[in-house]
Amino acid sequence: MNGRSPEPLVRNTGRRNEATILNAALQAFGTSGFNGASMRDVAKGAGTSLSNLYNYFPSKSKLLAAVLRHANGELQRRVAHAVDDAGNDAPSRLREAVRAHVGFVVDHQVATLVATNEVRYLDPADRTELVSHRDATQATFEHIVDQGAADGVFCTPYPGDAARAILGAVAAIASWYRQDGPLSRGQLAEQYARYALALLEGPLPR
Amino acid sequence: MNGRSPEPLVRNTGRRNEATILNAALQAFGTSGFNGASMRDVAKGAGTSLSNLYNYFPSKSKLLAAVLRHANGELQRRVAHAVDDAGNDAPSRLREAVRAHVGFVVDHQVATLVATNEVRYLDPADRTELVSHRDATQATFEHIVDQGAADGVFCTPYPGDAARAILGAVAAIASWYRQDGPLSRGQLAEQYARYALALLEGPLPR
DNA sequence: TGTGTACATGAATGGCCGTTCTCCTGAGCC
DNA sequence: GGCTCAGGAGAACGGCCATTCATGTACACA
Repeated sequence: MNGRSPEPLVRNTGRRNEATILNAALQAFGTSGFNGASMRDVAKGAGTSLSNLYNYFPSKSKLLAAVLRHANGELQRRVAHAVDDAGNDAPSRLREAVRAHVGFVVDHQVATLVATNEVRYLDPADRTELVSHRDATQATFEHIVDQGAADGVFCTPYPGDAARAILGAVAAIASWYRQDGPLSRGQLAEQYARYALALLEGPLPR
Repeated sequence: MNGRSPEPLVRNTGRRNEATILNAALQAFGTSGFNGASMRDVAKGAGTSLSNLYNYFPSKSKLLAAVLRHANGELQRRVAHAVDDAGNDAPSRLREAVRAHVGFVVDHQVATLVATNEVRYLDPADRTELVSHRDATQATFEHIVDQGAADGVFCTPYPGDAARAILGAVAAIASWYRQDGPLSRGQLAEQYARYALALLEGPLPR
């Protein structure tokens, strides 16, 4: 049951070909990097003409910004829902947040890689906006860590950087995970949830 | 005592300007990415002429390969020495390995970023070589984890991916650490060594 | 003194890139 | 029918890029 067809990141936007173009751009930027991929590549991938791209996005850089906004939004949505559905104690909340994050990384490996590697190519204004959105997601994790530290369930002497460490490990999954490898999506999420709790010196199941 | 002048990654190679060129290339690739940086940028950074670069390296791609070989070599050397100088038990060995790795990331942030983000732009042969070198460094960590698991000191039920998780967290430091921030190099290394031991569910000091 | 070799340079060359321009089509609406 | 407007296409333009070429200097060494 491992062979899910790779769900596109962007589904529907109201404009006829926008989603197709965004997904093609994601693929192109993921394969060759922002500077390595040309607008011609994106057009080819989207099955449209080079000039038509400019009917949707005013520049290559704004196209990247749009792709990253969709990726970030989807991640933020998944993590937020997971935390909302979890219990009130920090360990369960952290567990569900990590599981959701790992799920996103596995479902959208390319988007994760592009989001971490290509942000720097945005113009300053877009970069600032995107970084602040990313920081908001990170803050979700930091608040949970703070809560657990305050409650005394996370005993690490270094709670300040723990969220960053956890998120770094999770994001790195995107650079080695293979869908046809030995680990299922669920097993991987389970493992990393435990890694996170252990790193925080929190309560471990079993 | 935090303001160390950034030691260049490459020090001396026997050819007159090779080190200068390699360090300039590292800087250029780090700032703009492999495809975003031009050979003209590298030449300017090295204070030499565009065409002279080709007296040292046959192509831009081989130049990147040389940069990455130096970065990887330095990391591997530091980790190997640290492990050699450590005790024989897995926890001390892991602790020293992590401390050395964090030290490298802090001392050579740009090299770490380039090494993780730009490997994919090498031609296949160089990429294969570089990846196998990187895997060798990773294997050092994996062996320590295996040793600790066999000895019963690392109790994590998932020792198989733990090294990857730790290395992912450590590499991510390069994308947020600031020399003038609140954490010294040594404190950071200490923190991450503890994170690593905790993640493995190993013995914790104090 | 002559010869090879390492290092260095400025000027091409051919190609691709982002972007723009001009034009075309078809659907919705008066 | 006539108008608008979103969506679409091909051809061009100016610019930058990796690489090569022709040429020059200076030093080692026979």
